[in-house]
Parts: sequence; C-alpha cells; structure tokens
Amino acid sequence: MSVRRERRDAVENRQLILQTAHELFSEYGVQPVSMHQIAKTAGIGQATLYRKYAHKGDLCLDMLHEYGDRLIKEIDRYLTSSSGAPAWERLSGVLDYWIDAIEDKAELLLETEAKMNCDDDRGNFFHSPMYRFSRDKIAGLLSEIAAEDPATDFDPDFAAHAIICSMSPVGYFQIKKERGYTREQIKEHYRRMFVLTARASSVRRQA
Amino acid sequence: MSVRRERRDAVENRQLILQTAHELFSEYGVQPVSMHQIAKTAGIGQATLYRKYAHKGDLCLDMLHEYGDRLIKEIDRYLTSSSGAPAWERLSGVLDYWIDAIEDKAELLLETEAKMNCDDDRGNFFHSPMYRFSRDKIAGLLSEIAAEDPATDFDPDFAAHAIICSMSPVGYFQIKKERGYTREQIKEHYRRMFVLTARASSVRRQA
DNA sequence: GATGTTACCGGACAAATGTCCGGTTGTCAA
DNA sequence: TTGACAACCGGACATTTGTCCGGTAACATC
Repeated sequence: MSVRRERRDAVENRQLILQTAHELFSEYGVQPVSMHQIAKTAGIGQATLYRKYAHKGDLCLDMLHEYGDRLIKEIDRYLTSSSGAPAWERLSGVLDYWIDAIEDKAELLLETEAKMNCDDDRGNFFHSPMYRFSRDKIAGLLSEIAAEDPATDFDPDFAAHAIICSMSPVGYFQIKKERGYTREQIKEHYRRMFVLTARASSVRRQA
Repeated sequence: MSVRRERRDAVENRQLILQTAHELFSEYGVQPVSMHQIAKTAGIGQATLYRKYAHKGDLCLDMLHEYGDRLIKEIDRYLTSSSGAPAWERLSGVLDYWIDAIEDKAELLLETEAKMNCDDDRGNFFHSPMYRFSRDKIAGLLSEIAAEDPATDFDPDFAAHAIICSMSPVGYFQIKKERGYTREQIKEHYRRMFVLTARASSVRRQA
C-alpha cells in the first residue's frame, strides 16, 4: 500500500479553516469563538473541522506552529551568534524568548493549555516541536552549566521540563496579575531563580 | 444590612451534591461524570448545581478542600516536628508531601487544572488555601536557605510559585509517563533540582 | 479515459455545558 | 405570629461540543 498524500480538497479546507479561525480570533478573541461558528463561517461541515482538529486546543496548537517555527529559528540564530557567551547568559536569553512568546500568543497558549490533559497525542503541547526544541536547548545549556560545577547533579532533561512547566501561561499570568509585575520584571525573576544561582556558583568556583 | 447566613436547604443541598459527586466519581471516575448526571442523581435542578459551582473544576476544588485541610495540618505537623533539621531537608519533605498529594488526587487535580484559566476567583486553584499555605511555607524555607547563602538573591515568593507551577499535574504525569519514572524517582529529581543545589552551595560555604 | 477503492464531505443527530424565569420557601423584623 | 423580602429551587431553554452515516469526489490502477 503506497503512502497516499492528503487530498487537494482536504488541503484547501485546512487552509480555509486556519484562515477563517485567524480572522474570527482576531475579531472576537479566542475564547468566545466556537467550533461551530468556525465551521459555519468557513462554509464547511462540523465533522470536517473535527476530523482535522480533535478540539479547539488542537486547532490553536496548529495555529501556533508557524509562530513556533519562527521562534525556533530565532532562538537557534541567537544561540549561534552568542555561542561565545557563557552558558548561563545564553540560558537567560532563551528564557527571555520564551516569555516573549507567552506574552505574544497568550490567548492561543491558554486555550491549548486548557485542553492539554487529553491523553491522545494530537493537540498535546508536550508533543509540539516548540516544546521539544526548547527543552532540548535548555537541557543542553544546563548540562554546560552543570559541567562547570560538580556540585549540581540534577538531570538536565528533567530540569528543563520543570523550568518550562514553571513558565506555564496560567501560572505566568497569575503571578504577574497578583504582583502587578511587568514582563521585564518577570524575566528578571526567572533569571535570578534559574540562572544567577548557576552563575554565582560558577563565579564562586573561579574565586 | 446584616450578614445573612446560608439557608438551611442550601446547606443541605451542598452536602448532598458533594456526597453524590463523591459516589459517582468513585464509581465511574471524574472525567466521565457530567454535571447533568450529578444534578439528576442528587435529585436537584441543574441551576441549583451551577449556582453553587461555576463548573466541574470548581466542584472538584471544593471536594479537594477537606483533603487540602488535612494536608495542611500534616505538613504543619511535619515542619514542627522537624524544626531542628536544616531548611533544605524540610523543603525536601514539603515537596514530597506535595507529590504524594498529586498522586493521591490526580483526577480531581487534573479536572481543576483544566478549568483554571477562568478569570473569576471561584474555582481557581491559585486562590485555594492549599496553594496559599504551600507557597508560604516553601517561600519561608527558601528564605532560610537564601539567608545562609548570600549568592542567591531570588524572591522567595516568586520562586515558591514557580516551584509549585513546575509540579503541575499535567507536567508531572507527562514526564512520568514519558520516562517511566516511579513516584519516588520523581521526588528524587525534584530534590536534586531545587534542594540539593541549595544544600551544595551551603556545604561549599562552610568548607 | 474508465473504474474501483477510499478518504473526505457536511448535514443531522446526541450529549454536555451553562442560563433564565416563574414559583416557592426560609429568614428577619415588626 | 405574620408579612415582606430575598434567596433559593428546578424544569425548560439556548449554546457548544462531539459523532454518525449516506453520498461524493479525488487518486491509483488498468
């Protein structure tokens, strides 16, 4: 049995769905727009929409992919251009990119996160390239930092996962609202929490 | 205008709802049970249920309160009994309690978390005593640890919030499933990540 | 170009979430 | 005790989510 590629009409419908959803979200916001409304506006059937996207979070995640690809490229470029800098500084930079992404795509990310307990792989943020890439890079940087400091023996992958989880949109906006922090202040807090400790022990080691 | 206490029939209904929900959840699990089913089984109207609980996550959070109160007491007792131990050890103990709670109440917590983007205060986990208490205690322990090590200058409250977020049920079960970790292995990972670093720098300082 | 297979289409259907409103009952004050 | 008010009650209703199935059209093969 040969691999059959997606039918042309299916591809067209996918484009149509993404474009329609984008327009509706731009006009009314993400939360108020229903799947029914998207299908109706796009002029397609309900099932056609649900066949492509298991739920709204899944659709939102797909809408984030383009942005995610761009983000991945940007972070990659940043890491290349700053490859001479110490690991803690590069880690700090990556976390900054991540926080900017949360602010830029708050609504889509919140919607995605809300439906993330789905056991199926589709529409699960943890299977997205954006998460995978970020976790790998953060883990790599943590490894570099750990290599300089023999006292730290945490698992870099686990730690990277924990760091990303600690930056979940709900948690981010919760503390931001509660304390009235600006985006830059939160970046600074994350730096102090995850980065400066590493840097400090590294500096202390050199002394 | 005097403060009017909850009407007797309202109190009775609340008890009835909690008991009915508990029975249904025990028999079928949390996710498969609908609000309609709960109301019908309890023999009350749909609106009566929704008046008390804005959504299923809100109901789950209320069901967690009894457990949460017990947890708070346990942690408090533990902290009192181990007040002589170093701060990093007590922090480790608190995190263990928290992970046990995630495992014990996985379903209810996942349901609560899924509906947490609600802007209204009702049914928001971040306003629960369980979260407040844990954050305060963790922040206090972090302060103690930081006091011993002048190199760390993170904000204890912010750090405590980040630690709790990093332990969100979805993230917890994601990494657990992906790696096939046991509960004890994850506890160990969190220890290494958040506790041993502090301990190490403290030991290094003494040397 | 004809043909069989197969994925796709979308309206209709089922079920869950969330809201409204006329009727009822507990509670407070007189 | 009684009357008035406010909170509560619950069935019916509206909206949203998610699924089924008969019909249609694209793609591979001949």
